[in-house]
Amino acid sequence: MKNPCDMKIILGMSGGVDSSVAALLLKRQGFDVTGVFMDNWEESDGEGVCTAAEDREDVRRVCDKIGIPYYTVNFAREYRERVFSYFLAEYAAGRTPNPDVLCNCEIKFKAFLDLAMAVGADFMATGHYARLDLDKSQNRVRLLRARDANKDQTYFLAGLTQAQLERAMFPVGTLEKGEIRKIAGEANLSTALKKDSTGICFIGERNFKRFLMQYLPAQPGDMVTLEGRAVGRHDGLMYYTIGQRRGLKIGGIREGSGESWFVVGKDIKRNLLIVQQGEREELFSLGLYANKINFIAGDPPEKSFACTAKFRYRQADSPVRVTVCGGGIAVDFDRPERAVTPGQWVVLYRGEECLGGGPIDETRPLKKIVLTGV
RNA sequence: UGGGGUGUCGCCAAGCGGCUAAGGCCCCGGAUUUUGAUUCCGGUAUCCGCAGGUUCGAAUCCUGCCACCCCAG
Repeated sequence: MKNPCDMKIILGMSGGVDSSVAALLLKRQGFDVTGVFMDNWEESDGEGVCTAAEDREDVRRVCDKIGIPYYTVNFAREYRERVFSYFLAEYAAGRTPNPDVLCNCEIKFKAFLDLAMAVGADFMATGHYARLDLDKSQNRVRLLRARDANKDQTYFLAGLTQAQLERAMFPVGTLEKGEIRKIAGEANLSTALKKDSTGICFIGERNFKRFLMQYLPAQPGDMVTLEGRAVGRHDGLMYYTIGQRRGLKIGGIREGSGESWFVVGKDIKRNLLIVQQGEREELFSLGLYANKINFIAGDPPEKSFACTAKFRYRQADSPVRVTVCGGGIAVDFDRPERAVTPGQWVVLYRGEECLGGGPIDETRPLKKIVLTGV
């Protein structure tokens, strides 16, 4: 084992508190830390608030304060080619992709990791809320949930492999968000009180629909009920996701129940958005199929096993049974699940350990959607 | 231009002579959130198709007009 001061660590810094504190912690532990800001999106319109420049400035301030070198790298081309193109293709196919999972697989833990290794780093680090555990008996790394269950980000890391995790460090994974802010405050880091960022990583917080419209032209059509009654118009199927309520602009209708309307399906062929008043059986499913699954350990624990799963980020875990078939899995839910959506990831957990996951391809509905009268 | 019915917030919809005109949906604002989804808070008609009248007092009663719907022609 090398001395910490001989261990070179390249830390991905976003300009937020978490990676700022990660830098501070690594520095205090004596590592040879370098902060790197990733500039992965190039504004094509002047519309979105360009927070990237501010974020980079925050990285600079924090690194100066801590006394570590910092650099900026640009992976815009890689992001566009490996993440954004997939993102658009998925939307065009009527699915709801999760670009941030892919961003971790392709950019932060591939392009960035490769760069770190190329400059002679021993490890790369990020400000993700997650923990790693070396299982010596099996000689493998386990990905564990963050100590702060509320901020856990293992969902976004479920696509990573042993080769990637072996070289990763998550310095803030053992801390609570409150502690992070406290540490940042005590160290006088400029990001101590900075609001947590939301939105798609790199693309940031902006009018999502308008953003998508720049790349996928609107194709308006009808919103219909299961009985084929037209109750509104949609701007294009790609702007909606299963289970969505807001933005449908459907008020009360005669003989209606007075409940809210939800998206329950899409008829791509006829360009129809299928909606339903209230949350009924059609919104729930009993299972799903994911054709491409990544098991962090390299292999599934068994051919068939019980565990828990999330179908969207920040959902509570649901008990499920998994059956491996080929490179994919069939998942059976113990209880019907609401709005399980193709394109989103199913991520499996066993206790604290994240086993892996993959994009959802198909669901097994509680009640099949049959359009009549159209 | 015979008969009947209806007109209350963007949409449904309570109210049928007396507190500052329910409620739901949509919408807007905020909280939560590295997927603008979900969820959670908060906000939104001084005014009831229009104009008169009756009354201490009307969205609620009366008269006229206008609009829409249905039946009959």
